[in-house]
Amino acid sequence: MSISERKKKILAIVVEEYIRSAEPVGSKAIAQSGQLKCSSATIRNELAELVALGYLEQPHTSAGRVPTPMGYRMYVNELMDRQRLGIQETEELNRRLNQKLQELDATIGAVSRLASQLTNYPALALTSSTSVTLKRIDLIYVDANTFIIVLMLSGNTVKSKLVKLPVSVDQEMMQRLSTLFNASFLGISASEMNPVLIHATEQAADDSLGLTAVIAAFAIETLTEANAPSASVFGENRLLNQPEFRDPDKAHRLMSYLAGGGYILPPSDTPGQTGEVKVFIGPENVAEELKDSSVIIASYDAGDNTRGLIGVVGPTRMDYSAVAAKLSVLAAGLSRRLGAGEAPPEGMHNKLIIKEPEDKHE
Amino acid sequence: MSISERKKKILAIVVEEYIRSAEPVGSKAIAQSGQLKCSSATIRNELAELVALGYLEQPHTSAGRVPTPMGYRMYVNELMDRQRLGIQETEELNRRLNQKLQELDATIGAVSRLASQLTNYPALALTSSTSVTLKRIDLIYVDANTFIIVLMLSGNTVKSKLVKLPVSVDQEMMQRLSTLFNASFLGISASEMNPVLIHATEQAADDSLGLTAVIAAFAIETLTEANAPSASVFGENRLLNQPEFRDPDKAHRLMSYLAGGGYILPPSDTPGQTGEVKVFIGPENVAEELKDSSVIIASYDAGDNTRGLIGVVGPTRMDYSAVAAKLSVLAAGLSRRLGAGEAPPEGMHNKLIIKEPEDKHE
DNA sequence: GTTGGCACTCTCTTTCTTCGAGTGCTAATA
DNA sequence: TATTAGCACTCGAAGAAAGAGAGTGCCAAC
Repeated sequence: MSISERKKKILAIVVEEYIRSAEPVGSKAIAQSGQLKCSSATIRNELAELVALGYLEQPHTSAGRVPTPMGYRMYVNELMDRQRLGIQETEELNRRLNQKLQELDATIGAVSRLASQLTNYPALALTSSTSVTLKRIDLIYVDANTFIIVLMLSGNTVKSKLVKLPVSVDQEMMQRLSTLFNASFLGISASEMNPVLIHATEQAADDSLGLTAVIAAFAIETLTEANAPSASVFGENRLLNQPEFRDPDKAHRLMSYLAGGGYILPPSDTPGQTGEVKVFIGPENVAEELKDSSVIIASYDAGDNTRGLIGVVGPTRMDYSAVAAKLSVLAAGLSRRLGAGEAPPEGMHNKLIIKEPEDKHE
Repeated sequence: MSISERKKKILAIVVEEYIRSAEPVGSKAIAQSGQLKCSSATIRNELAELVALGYLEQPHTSAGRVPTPMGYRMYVNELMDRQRLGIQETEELNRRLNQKLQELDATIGAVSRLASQLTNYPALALTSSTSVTLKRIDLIYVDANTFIIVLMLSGNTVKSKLVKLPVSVDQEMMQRLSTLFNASFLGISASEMNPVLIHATEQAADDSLGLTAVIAAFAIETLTEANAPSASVFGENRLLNQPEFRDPDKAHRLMSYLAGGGYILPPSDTPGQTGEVKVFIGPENVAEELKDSSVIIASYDAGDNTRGLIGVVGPTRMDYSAVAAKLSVLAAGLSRRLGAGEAPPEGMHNKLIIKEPEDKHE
């Protein structure tokens, strides 16, 4: 069922005005906005119909109108003009991105912090569960009681750890272990590094000191950690800027939910390609705590077939357009730097595809 | 100037009752608490004097009394019974600590998170500015375009990074560089790794590819980062539990201050020995944003002459006794695991020394 | 020095009133 | 038929007034 152009126009004005002011929008204000050439009375009629259709609602009888989640959805899908950042802004953003990029872990933290700063909403960084494996193991002999384990993972990240032992080892033993590990432990998952394999390696290395176990434990732990979906959140406090979170209890609920880190995407909503931005409005979110908030998520290529997500949480009255644009650029920038190889074509970083979640019942 | 025992007793009751209830404490309530055998009228007289002395104040004429910062200070210094955690509780805490300990960086994050959980206040982890130097540099050759830099720092932490080059290098060159770096770059500070030294090394290594610069840059960056005092905060949202932060603006102010990460200790307040807990009450804090909050900080030995701090922030109406006890145990546990060597004597972990900040004017 | 008694003060809560924005409806108009 | 002007009505927000209650300070008695 489609609605008239004028209704769409009015809906867009209501949404934008409400996003700006956080106050219910009245017919008069719409008429005065000068974007329509009809009187407030006409607009009142239209508004009444938009309410009947479910796009708007009234907090109470004699208040202005406020968009419903369905209204926002319509706005996001069809009405809003996809903002593109100006060249200047894009460059500024990329510049800030450049400063931050060192190592994957630190990066995603830094980027979500950046996202939060830019949008003035709490931001979350998610890495979806992946299958990182070992690419290489090195053991560096420091002294008789000390060595360093260096693991290179398939994501091209490197993890290292210093190990101090109560017993002494010699370099030759380390050499042997290193060779064995590189032979047996590469390319397999953490769960495949089972006691049997470890024991076999131990035997083969003639290791009576338990080094094998130490190294394997570190490998398993590192892989498990790298594979686990992780979430980090920054800028929770920015929620308190929003009038809808002036109630400390409400704010607290959402903030602890976010701090808990268990953000779940609506089912079957695997993130799409880089630059694509998904918007989850209010009840579209699965988590109870998010039912009256919105989440905007962009996906980026973290290299090695891994995708990362970076998102922003806010009230349903969010500046979807601006946030989506910013996230899109951030994600593109991240992809370009972390991604597998093929640099996206120039200009791509500013493209913006907005998808709605798959299951949009409700 | 000393005050009578009874006044002290009353002050203690007021503080504790206020900590518990967050409401001004009246004379009647004190009398009824049964800890004193005199009437409310007598207590009223005493209260009036305590107000005159500056230990208590009245929000308004006909309200109960509330401790002033000076009152809290007196309480912390002399009145409160130093809580000791029960054996059971201590063990529980240590158990949780055990799970968390992997690597220094991750650890302090995890521990401050733990501190926040245990105390239900926001927690901060600080590493004071130290002078970490390089202890060792290794270069691992991966393939012609790729190598790994492994730095071992004086704190016995290890940092590594994968470097991809647009040009190819050979193993022999890496060997040469590695030797040179280990000869010239160990034990010096980041600022001493100046262009002159780098250039000299570059020359000596006959490096026309700029590898030297890359490695040096990573070394400098790593050291700078390791040396910089860093702060991380967890559980900001717990502030919203506290009635004194029901005002979202107030909460927001403090939370953004904390998120900013620039927590500064009162001047000359270098943290003391492990197990020692310092309490900064309201205006004793230097930061404007903390003038009506309290900070409790424990210091731990992070190994290699480095001290770390772990602290908790809350309203002045804080459960000093309980928080101090918990932090003390946490700090002791951390020291035991990270610290240089000499394990603290058994039982030490439960000892609690509370120091006031040096400059206590105001 | 301690106690009971009592008038007083001040905030918090509740209730009531007022104000105004915005609506829905009707009748007139293009 | 769509639009517009006009107007009575509704409902929340904000302010004022009144009442309740907790706690005090002080006085006189013990």
